[in-house]
Amino acid sequence: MASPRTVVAGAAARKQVSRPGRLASAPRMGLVPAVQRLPLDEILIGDCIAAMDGLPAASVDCVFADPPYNLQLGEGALLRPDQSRVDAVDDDWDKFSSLAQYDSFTRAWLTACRRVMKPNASLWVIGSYHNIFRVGSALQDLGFWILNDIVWRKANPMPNFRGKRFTNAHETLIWASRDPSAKYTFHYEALKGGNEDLQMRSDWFIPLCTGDERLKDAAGHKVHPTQKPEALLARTLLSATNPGDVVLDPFFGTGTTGAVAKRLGRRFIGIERESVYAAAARRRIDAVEPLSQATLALAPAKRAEPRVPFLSVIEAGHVRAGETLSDARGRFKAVVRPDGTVMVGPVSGSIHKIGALVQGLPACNGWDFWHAERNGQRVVIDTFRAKMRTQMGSAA
Amino acid sequence: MASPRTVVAGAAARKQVSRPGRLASAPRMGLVPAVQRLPLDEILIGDCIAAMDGLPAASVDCVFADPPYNLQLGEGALLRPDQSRVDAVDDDWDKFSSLAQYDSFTRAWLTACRRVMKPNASLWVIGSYHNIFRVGSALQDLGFWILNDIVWRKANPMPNFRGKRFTNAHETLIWASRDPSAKYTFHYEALKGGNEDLQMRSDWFIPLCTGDERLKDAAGHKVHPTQKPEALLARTLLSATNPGDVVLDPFFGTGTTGAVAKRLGRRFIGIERESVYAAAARRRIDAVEPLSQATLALAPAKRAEPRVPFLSVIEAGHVRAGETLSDARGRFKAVVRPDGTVMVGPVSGSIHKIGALVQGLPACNGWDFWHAERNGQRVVIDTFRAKMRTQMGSAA
DNA sequence: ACAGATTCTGAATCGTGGA
DNA sequence: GTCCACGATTCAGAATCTG
Repeated sequence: MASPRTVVAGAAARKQVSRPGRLASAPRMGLVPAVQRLPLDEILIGDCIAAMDGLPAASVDCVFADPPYNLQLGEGALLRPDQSRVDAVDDDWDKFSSLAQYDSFTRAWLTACRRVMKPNASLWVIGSYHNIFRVGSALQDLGFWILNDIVWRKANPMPNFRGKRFTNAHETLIWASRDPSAKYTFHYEALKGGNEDLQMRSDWFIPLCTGDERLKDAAGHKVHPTQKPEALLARTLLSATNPGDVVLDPFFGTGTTGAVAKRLGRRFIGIERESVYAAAARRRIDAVEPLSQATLALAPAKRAEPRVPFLSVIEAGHVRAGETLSDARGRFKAVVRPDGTVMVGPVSGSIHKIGALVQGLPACNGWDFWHAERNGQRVVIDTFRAKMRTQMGSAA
Repeated sequence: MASPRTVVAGAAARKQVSRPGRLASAPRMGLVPAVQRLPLDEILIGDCIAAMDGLPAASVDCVFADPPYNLQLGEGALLRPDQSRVDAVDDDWDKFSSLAQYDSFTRAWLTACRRVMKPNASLWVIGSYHNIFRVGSALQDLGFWILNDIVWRKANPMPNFRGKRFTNAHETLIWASRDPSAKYTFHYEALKGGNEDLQMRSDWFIPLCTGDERLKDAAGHKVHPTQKPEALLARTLLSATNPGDVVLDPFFGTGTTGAVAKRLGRRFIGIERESVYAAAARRRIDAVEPLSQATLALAPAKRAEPRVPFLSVIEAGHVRAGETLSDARGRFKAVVRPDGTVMVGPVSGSIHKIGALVQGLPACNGWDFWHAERNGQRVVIDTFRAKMRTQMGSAA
């Protein structure tokens, strides 16, 4: 439950912003005590540290945080070459009296995040050079384990009007697990497939949030000064969460995390101090149409494929006991034994171990190394495993 | 003068490595007392903190530092999929017992740098996510003023062999002035001219240091595990120093900073703990031919066409997740998934892989094969990629 | 000599599950 | 907790080898 200083969006206005049929009213586990029930797909209004302290420990799968950047802008307004005024971030929530105060704030919210994270959860934080070094250091000090730093390269950054520095054309995200030993979620195969079969790199090229996506008020002014593009959130959530996972955003703002989570079939918990932002977020999220389950299902990771013992390949008759296997060029030979091991001279062992042995290597994937002769052609034995998996597929 | 624990490269071997006609014997200011004379274009061998403490205060115009990254690699060797062994950085100079020890080392050398920097000097530090947050925080704590963080995007990074993270495809440089009020050097116009009249951005695309540029010993092994590309140093020195300026590099290694400084008509002071590296640096720098004053201009960088992942096309909204693609004649259909893969029946994969699959071909260019319907017309998806490339402009 | 094929390598915090 | 078997995993560019 939320702490006394925290209310669910939007308190008095709850009837408008929190629909009766929302998912939060259907907790996934009926046995969870009421006091521990997660406010799923809800927006808590209040201080994020107090709100997180009111959540049960080890309850969320992922955190996405876009904290204040502590920009420390000068007093005077920045003018463009045409003398128009740059609409800078000068809100009170970005005012800190010192680096020490910012550090202490950073440690406090990161500590609160760490408590509510499941052991295998991971956390994303976005920032610029003003604050990201403080955040990264705090993360490491608190025991988080950095997995990557990711560079969001902006397609259309604001130019440096004074010509005094390089165009600040990127922001940095840190992706970290709760502990060095955590078994975090990472959809390697899916990301690779979406990148034309190349590994996804640590530098992402994504446009700013503009146009229809940018929330505007009645007067046409942007509702929030630092609204992030949905594409950025989509890539983070697709890579590091599963459908149904709970994503916590302690600096919810206008709810990009919630909108993307809903669209991608994830659950969210948002925390936001300003009720104006929370109300805008609620309206925005309510209008989001989730993608169908079928569209959403991620490409199965290779390692999730059913394990086929080499013995089963023999039992199925694809390879015969007593048959001789060789490598691709026919330099090495091994005899298949009925128990699923192979034999070279007096030595026998698994297809992997013997493959490594004959090559003098520390390790070897025997499935890709050994070949059988079929119709005068050498056929890699992984072919037989693939055949068996196809047959198993319909059952699984 | 250098401290007692510091010797000029290479001490006994000075006759070979330090030529009589070297620039160091002609200080620019005759009034500087002998004891305060700068060891210009020399390499000091020894601990960098002691060596810097032996230099006069406020005497250098720029610092470039490539400190140990504190990688904290695990015990076991990392093997590639082909079982070859990755030649990791496991040198003693990158071993620190704790984060606290690394922090104290970082503060010490940064403090020493700050003392020898002229009031308007600026400093560059390069690092990876392992150390850059410690460095950035220390910089801010010591009173430096961060001007930019720069991302060095590697053209040819090492892949992530285990498929457990994003390919670590960049390193970060921090550019900072000694004080918030410093009037630092920045050659805005020159950089813009070399960038087709667009402001130089904070993300730089530069290949690794390989080939003839990479120093090798007699056995053909790399002399230094982390030699930086000269292109990287050239861009930093061209942007933030003037000809004749003094550049200090406290972690000189094999002297990339010195080689580039000499070529670009800057003076250097190198400090290096390992005499083997220092000797290699001396030989390398002696072979460098300086450019004529007239030639000192920024060469426009060549750029390949930027690669656009299909996922980015979806993120940009040109194609919608859940939408159906077809081939030119409408014989085959595939559904777009939010992660950038496409799906035919139960099978999913990249646009290329699935294009090949449905046609029964070994390969297929998905960009030319798949079409989306727009206004009753089939539009090949390469159209959307071309659109995005126009927007990306010089961003490759 | 030259084109094409093959090999090599780069700052790396790089596994999982059962006994 | 530890130990061990199993087995999954790479991209671009340059260097080197082959025909």
